Amino acid sequence: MGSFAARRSSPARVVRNPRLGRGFPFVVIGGMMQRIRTADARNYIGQQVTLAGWMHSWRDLGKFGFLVLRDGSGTFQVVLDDESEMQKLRDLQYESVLEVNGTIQAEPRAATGAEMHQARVQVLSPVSEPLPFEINKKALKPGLDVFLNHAPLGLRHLQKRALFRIYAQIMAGFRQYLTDQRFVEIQTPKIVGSATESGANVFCIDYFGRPAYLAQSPQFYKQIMVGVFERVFEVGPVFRAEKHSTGRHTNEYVSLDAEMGFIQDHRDVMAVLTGVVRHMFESIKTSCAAEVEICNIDVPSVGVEIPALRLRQAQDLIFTRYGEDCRGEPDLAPQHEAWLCEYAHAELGSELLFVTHYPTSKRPFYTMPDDEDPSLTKGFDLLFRGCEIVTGGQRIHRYEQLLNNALQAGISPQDIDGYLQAFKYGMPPHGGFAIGLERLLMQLAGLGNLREATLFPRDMERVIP
RNA sequence: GGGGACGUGGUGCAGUGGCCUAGCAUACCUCCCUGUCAAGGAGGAGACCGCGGGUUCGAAUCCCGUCGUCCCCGCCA
Repeated sequence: MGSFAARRSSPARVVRNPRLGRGFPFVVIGGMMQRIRTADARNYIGQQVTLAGWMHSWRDLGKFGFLVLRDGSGTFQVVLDDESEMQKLRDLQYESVLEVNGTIQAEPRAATGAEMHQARVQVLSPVSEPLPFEINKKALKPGLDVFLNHAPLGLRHLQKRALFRIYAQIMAGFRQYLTDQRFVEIQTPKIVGSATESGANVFCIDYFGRPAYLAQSPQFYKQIMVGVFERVFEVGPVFRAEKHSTGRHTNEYVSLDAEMGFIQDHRDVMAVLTGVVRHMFESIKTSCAAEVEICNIDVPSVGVEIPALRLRQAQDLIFTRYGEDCRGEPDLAPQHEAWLCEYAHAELGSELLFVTHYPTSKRPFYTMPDDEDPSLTKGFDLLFRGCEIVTGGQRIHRYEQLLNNALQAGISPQDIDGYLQAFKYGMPPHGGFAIGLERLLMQLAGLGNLREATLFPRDMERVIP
């Protein structure tokens, strides 16, 4: 520990490059120049610098060759014309980790307008095994199963990497917008003591000899925290033990949750959600323009209002427009959601569509019933390009009503004592929503399977890697 | 859990009773190439066609079983 501290405190000197100004410091540590990132390399023309990264590609043209080095920021071309330097690469497979030191030169023939010359190569981590599939080609070839079995490698593909950078930006945009709207970020437990809420199956774990469960939603906790902060949000995993096997379900996913107090009704929640989605999309356009291009994604613009239909209206519309009679059914089938979105896109100019007023029977016990028709709820779903990506609504805030609903749903008050406590001691009218992060990304990127929008998906058959 | 399809060199595909001594692309190995960037050219190695059984003179190909994967539905984010 002492030696580590000593190493950390060894003298470091920050040297500014006079030609580049304040934005591009060289950090010189112990006499060695720290590497620069490939994305910045073109700003160092005429300078001798060090780059480090993975051997993305290597074209050996005999007397000279082109090395494309990939690091976390991008790729950059290095020209090698020294026989002994080239020899260092000839025994290596792609993805070997290299450090190269050389001079950056302007070069119109290079993709970035610059490349490195007079490079000296140091092999940091050689790869001797040929790759199971190509990851330096424009498109990724393997099927989903093969890809997922090799996710640690496959995720390095530029398209995959771009996709998951957008995934990160969705989370960042969510946090940014809600923080600006005076929401407070919280983290609630994922190990919980009672299996609760809706019919969703929960994973049971052995908690020091007692049963405990993996949280299927932060719902109760975020509502409780409305009693503390009024407005809260959480980004975290949720677990569903359902034995579903479809392209739009996994057993662990990330939920973007928000909950807010002192609302008039569910429409206030929908308005905040609209703002969240609009901001997330705009922030992707501005912060991930290159990634959007690489993934060939069409990011929609969100208008002032997202159109909304009541479930009954939606079902009438399906009947008249598409001829299928699902009127009276308590929920929408996937095909119905696809039709509704097709309609909204064609007739309302929106790729997003709210569906509201689902029947009480299909919603959790804490959902606020509609004033005019108590068999319906002030709950909503948000559909995006044919798939449900958000569920939300107004919640019941009065203790007696909530208690009665719980009892009617067959839930023992003792099991949700902590939750009920918040209501016993006063909760404001409130509501919230939960966005399925991977669902959102899947629909945004036009992917055919939720697993493609998940870094390391967990489903019935897969818990590794 | 129900329905449908598919399993062929590392990867992605073609071949649906004998012309298959299993083909193509790419990756891999050897060589050529001073501008590659999905590089190009020449050559080479690599698969008993998921596994087990059956039908047949003959099976990658047909049948049964089994395992695996993908798609649709139920359910949901």
